Amino acid sequence: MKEGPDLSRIASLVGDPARANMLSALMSGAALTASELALEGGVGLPTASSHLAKLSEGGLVKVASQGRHRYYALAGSEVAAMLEAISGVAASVGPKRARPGPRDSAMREARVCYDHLAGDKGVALFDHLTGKKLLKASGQDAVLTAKGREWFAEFGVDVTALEGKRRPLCRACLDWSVRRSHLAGSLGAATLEHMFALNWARREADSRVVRFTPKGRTEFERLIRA
Amino acid sequence: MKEGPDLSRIASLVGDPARANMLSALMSGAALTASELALEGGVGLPTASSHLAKLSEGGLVKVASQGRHRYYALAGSEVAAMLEAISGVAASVGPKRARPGPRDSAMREARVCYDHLAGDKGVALFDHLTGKKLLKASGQDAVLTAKGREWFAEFGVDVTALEGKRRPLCRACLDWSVRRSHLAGSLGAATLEHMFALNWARREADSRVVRFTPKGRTEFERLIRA
DNA sequence: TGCATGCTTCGACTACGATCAAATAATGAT
DNA sequence: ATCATTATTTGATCGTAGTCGAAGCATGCA
Repeated sequence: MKEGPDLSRIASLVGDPARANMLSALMSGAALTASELALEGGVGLPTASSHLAKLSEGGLVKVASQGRHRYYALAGSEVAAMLEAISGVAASVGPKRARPGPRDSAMREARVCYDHLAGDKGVALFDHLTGKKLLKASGQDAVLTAKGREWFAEFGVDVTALEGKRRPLCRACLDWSVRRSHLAGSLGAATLEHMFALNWARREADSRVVRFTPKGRTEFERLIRA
Repeated sequence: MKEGPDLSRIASLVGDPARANMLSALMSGAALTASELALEGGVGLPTASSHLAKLSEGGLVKVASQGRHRYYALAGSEVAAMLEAISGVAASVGPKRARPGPRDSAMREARVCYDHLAGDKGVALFDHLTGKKLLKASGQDAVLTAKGREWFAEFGVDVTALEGKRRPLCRACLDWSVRRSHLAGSLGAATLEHMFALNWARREADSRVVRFTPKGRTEFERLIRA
């Protein structure tokens, strides 16, 4: 006993409903204020503040003070990946959470995971990339092939610009709804951003749901069929 | 709020130190009795029993009654993967858990993860497989190439026999110490088993540590250099 | 049948953590 | 300056979950 890292310390942080809801909200990638998170968590401001202090102390979120606001965000994509992993188990062994509402099916189709695209659409893109040998994935790591660079250039994402950053270009992130991988990392983020810019899709207010426009839907299909 | 599966339900199960220790112990892949787990958890028998009931209720472990013993085991490799993911975060943001003892470095080199090989050695094997195009991995999924089948046949693992089972042949499992993937699934299990049979390594008592023999070490090196 | 072993259930105790109201601090707007 | 907004701190309350001793069930063995 007492081998390896301390699981319970981290898990118990996620184990409180209020904190779990806050973290879920932060999975959208956005940085939220303490009062917004209080709302998400369904608790009062003092309580939320106390929770956020714990999450921060525990290293799951990071905070940035801006004026009289304090913006909280997930500490990193690792934390996001862990939350997705837990979601996966929760979804598979869970008590079949009521009936899957329309919100739920929209979430399954396309949603934001931290800052990149998840859900069916995210997985479909990832599959296309690996299938066409544009991306070579091994576990959580992934590297872009020469053909892949061209593909993204044509799509309109400047890969070279992304490589300068500290953040890894490509990562594979496990999807809780589909149980397969989708593209994460700075490239994943840039791709989603570009889709927004192209007006292929937009974020639904106060939700992780990504709603595709009719045009976006056809264009996306073409993109991953080609 | 209240989108997606119920994170906190699962996380709070892992969030108790006694339960976390039990689950850690079960990461060795072995099925343990309630009394053994009570020991691992550092609690009395009644307490352990109550914890195990919760874990079972929550779907994280499964139980098999055999005579007057009740054997508990992880419910599946998904649960194991989740635990590794949490371990990863705990290790990276954790309070730098004292000094890494000798036990710890042995764990990092080679250990059992559920029923397959993890640690440096596990990752090295996985890297070799993907590098030589013996295995094509995309996220958590992985498929063996034709060349890969030959490779395993030569090594001494009967791949076709494994394919009959319900369990997926190849999976990629994220390693908490190295933060990269290693080979899971029935093939991963069979591979580790065969290494034990070849006397390349043996399990350390009451631990997840896998101790390589001198012969095993050289043979393993040759295997992944070739 | 009787006894030992392995585990679970019951009951009672305890402690920790979640919660909020009220007070305090920090910043922005007027 | 003064007030409004946003957030943290303090202090007190309350529930719940973890804990174990003792009793209750099973199963296996003699």
